[in-house]
Amino acid sequence: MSGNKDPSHQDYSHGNHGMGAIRFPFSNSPSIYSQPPCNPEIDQAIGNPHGFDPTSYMSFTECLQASTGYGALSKAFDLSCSSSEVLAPGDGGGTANELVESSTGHGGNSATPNSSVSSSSTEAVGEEDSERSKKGQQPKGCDDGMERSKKVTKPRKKGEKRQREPRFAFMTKSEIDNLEDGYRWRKYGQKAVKNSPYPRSYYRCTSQKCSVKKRVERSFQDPTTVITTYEGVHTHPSPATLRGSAASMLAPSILTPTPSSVTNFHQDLFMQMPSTNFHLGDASSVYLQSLSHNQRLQLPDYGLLQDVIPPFIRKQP
DNA sequence: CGCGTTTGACCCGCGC
DNA sequence: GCGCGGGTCAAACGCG
Repeated sequence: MSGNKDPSHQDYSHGNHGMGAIRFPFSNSPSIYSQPPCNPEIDQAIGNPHGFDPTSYMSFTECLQASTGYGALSKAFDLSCSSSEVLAPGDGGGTANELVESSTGHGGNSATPNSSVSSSSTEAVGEEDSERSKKGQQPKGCDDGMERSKKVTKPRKKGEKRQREPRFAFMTKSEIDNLEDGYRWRKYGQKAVKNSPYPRSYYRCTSQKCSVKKRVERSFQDPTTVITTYEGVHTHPSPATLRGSAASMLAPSILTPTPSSVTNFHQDLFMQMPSTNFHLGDASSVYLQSLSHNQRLQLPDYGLLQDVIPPFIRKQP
């Protein structure tokens, strides 16, 4: 069941080179997060009822290549993720869970407010590493009888809660699920999503030492919207960068993700789309009214954000 | 042949 | 304790 490809869930696989112009700005469709407890506020915010300037969107490639860095990007967002505040929990409680995954653990992340880039993210990376070593190290073919049924018996440490990497998610208007971001991803799973006709795909960065994962799913409310959730921080430059693609333009920022470079990078990123309804979901999303009333930015809040978002864009609701 | 996807089973956390 | 749902594993398979 979960296996069947949805018509909408095309086989984009690794290539998707031809990912067309993905509209970053969210159009007027109700891009609701597909998870059960939807946060009405998020819906609202994403909704962009006023539409957007159709001329003002950049291709996702541009943007993502620009961002190469999910490493950098997420790094920045990690920080904000670690912030404990969540956008209006409201009654749903769960509030767009995916977008809102604080990952660092419920309530455990009081520390690390918005200060340094290194702190929370590096920590998280370490955890991920250990987690990986727990499972990943398995010699590929469990030498014994390869019965699928008994195979997946992994001694996972009990009592130790699975630590999740900081995540950040964003929604994009795209027909393609797997958005090109300069990194190579290997799909390792697909699951049907409850309450959604669209499956969720799980990808892992193919780089050996890199444990970044991403989940891609399509909003069932608005099938044109793809929700991508990144987990972790890339420990390596983007292959695209190495190939000297357009992404290389930002390579310096990515390769040396110092707080300042990240900041600069983000500034660039956002500055490039001053009139875009760029949206980034996150645990601590905050909605920013930007230049004009109908342009809305949803960005992770706190910490870096403050550095990232040019002051003139920032504006408290 | 290498790499990536597919896919069903398993593990784990959480809510009831 | 049980069931559900999310997340992961890895053999099988497909493709270049």
